[in-house]
Amino acid sequence: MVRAPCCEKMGVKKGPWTPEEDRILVDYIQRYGHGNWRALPKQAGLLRCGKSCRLRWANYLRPDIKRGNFTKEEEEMIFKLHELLGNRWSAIAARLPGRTDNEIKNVWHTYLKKRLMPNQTVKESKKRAIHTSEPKTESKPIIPRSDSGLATSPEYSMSGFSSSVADGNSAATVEESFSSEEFTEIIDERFWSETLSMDDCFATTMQYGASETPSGDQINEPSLSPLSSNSEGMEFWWRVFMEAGEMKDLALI
DNA sequence: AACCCGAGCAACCGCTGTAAA
DNA sequence: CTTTACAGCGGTTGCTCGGGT
Repeated sequence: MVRAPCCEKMGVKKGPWTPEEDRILVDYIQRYGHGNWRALPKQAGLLRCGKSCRLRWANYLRPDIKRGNFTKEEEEMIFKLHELLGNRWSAIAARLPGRTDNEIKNVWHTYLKKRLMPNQTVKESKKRAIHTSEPKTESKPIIPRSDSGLATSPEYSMSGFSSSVADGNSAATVEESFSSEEFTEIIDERFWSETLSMDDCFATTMQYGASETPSGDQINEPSLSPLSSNSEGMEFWWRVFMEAGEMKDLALI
């Protein structure tokens, strides 16, 4: 009707990419860009579907991709971000320059996740000899996703959030300051918005000093409300995150 | 040397939100 | 407003390779 039929399965190659295919794809994108993924393989002379081309480019061929092992700092960053964001790999990847969501997802499932398991094997520990904190059980994301229906799910209610910040002494006061519905709305508007980038958080931290926290008193300041203006709201969340996951470590990286 | 098993990772699948006609 | 394709995301699969027996 409106557009041409979706990518025909007939005659489309699948499986691992050959160096020649990689070269063709890179050459084409460098020359013409990738405005239309669906049309790209045909125009470039590749027997692949556009989706496959996009994935190959995004996960492997992009020039800004950082290859090689993850550094300890990157791994700690993933731990912190996963604690905050859950399995939102693209959001996590956005905070790790040069790393793809697929790569982070793979690393998480094959290795990092196991570090959270208390009964990890000696073999695994030896294989990846990276000093880390105490093993802890896998936690649910602090931030519920509004677009997946989880926001209204009981397991992603405020109880999950408050338990995550229970390490600090401000958990009770934070929980009392707004309802779960408000929390969901606030998170949607303030956190998931593009304005709440890690850079913003870093900037706020630099402004107030990362060494100030943890301090529950400051979260209770009237001016530091999740409902306040954008920058103040971000500051609020930043402080909550600091309490929840010692995010100040991230600011120092 | 041969086999087995598990880790690592590239790639695919299916779903969802959005844009276009 | 409806229909359909596109783009992106997260989950999963399956192949490869290295270490252990």
